[in-house]
Amino acid sequence: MTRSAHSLGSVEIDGKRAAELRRQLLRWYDRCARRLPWRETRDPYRIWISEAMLQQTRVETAIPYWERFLEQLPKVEDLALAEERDLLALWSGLGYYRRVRSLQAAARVVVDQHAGQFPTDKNQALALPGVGPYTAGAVLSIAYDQAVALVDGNVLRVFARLFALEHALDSGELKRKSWGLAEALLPRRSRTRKTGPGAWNQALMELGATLCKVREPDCANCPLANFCLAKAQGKTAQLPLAPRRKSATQVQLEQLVVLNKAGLLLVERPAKGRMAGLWELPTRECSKEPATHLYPSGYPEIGANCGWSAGRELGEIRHGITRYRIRATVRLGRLEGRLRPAGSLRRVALASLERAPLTGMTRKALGLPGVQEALGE
DNA sequence: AAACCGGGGCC
DNA sequence: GGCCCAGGTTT
Repeated sequence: MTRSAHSLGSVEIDGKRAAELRRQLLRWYDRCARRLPWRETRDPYRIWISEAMLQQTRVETAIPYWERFLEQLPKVEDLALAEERDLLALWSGLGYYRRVRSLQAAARVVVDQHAGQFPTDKNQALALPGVGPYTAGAVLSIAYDQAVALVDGNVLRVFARLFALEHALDSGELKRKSWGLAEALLPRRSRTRKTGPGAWNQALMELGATLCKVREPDCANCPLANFCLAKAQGKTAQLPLAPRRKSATQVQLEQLVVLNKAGLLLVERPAKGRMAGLWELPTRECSKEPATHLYPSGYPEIGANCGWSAGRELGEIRHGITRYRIRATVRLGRLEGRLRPAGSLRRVALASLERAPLTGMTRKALGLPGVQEALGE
């Protein structure tokens, strides 16, 4: 090993070669970076919101949510003071709803303890709810151009190929080596923002998102092709190794559309567990073997108050959540007797549905032509 | 280390 | 059908 080489686990980088690699990637990024809405600002708050939304979420999915969220809550103080129901409604359909609750809890810390400014200290950032190593690195490097490394799914894939790391994507080994590499390659004394830590971190992710993709990497246009060990060894298609996953469970559901003059009947989910606190159509599971614990086999919220019957079918939806593959039949529901909204039952005026914290599945069901027709009557 | 937490897009 | 996405928290 030469004196200028760093050793990271089993990976070694020659200093001069690292500098050239850095230069190539930064030059490419300056030329080819996508124009994304959160790249038009340096406001740490706006960048932080984008990073929270982008956790396990595609860029294209996040964009309209980001626009709407910041339109309604332009300052961190607005987020700190918002009603939880409005927050969940803004997040409705994005998934991983804990993110938005953490976001508000963290916003309150930022307002109360950091004078309304996202911390510039890494450990203080990491202490915020919902801010882990990735998000801390992203906000500090992108908003403040601080030399803080970051690793996301894109970076894991880029490093696995660039250094021919033969580990599964979800393995601790790949993560550990990638964090070491991210630290080692991070530019620390740059003269301009274009070559600083913020640009570098985004360039790494951008490469993974646009060229070094999961399938069919575009090596012909890759600025790092000459440095890539996987390419040299003809392994780009195999790396990173694919993790083993459990197969999906089939679930059959029935959802009821129960209308009266006051509006549509919805059920608020429990405060803990999946989709906690979100509202949805009354739902029961009618799979052959209902062992999923996703939904009860009846409508306990309604049944506790009065009888019910399922009427004509309004449509059918397919929906996936984590490892469940769901088919849901949406039917018109009739109540036998008077139902007074109590407990978790909610009556929502049709005009207010857009502002309700609906689950993605209920949002999908309400969009069915048959349901829209029923709502219009 | 593994499980949990949504939803969608792509092959 | 399965895999992955600008991850974090809990067990």
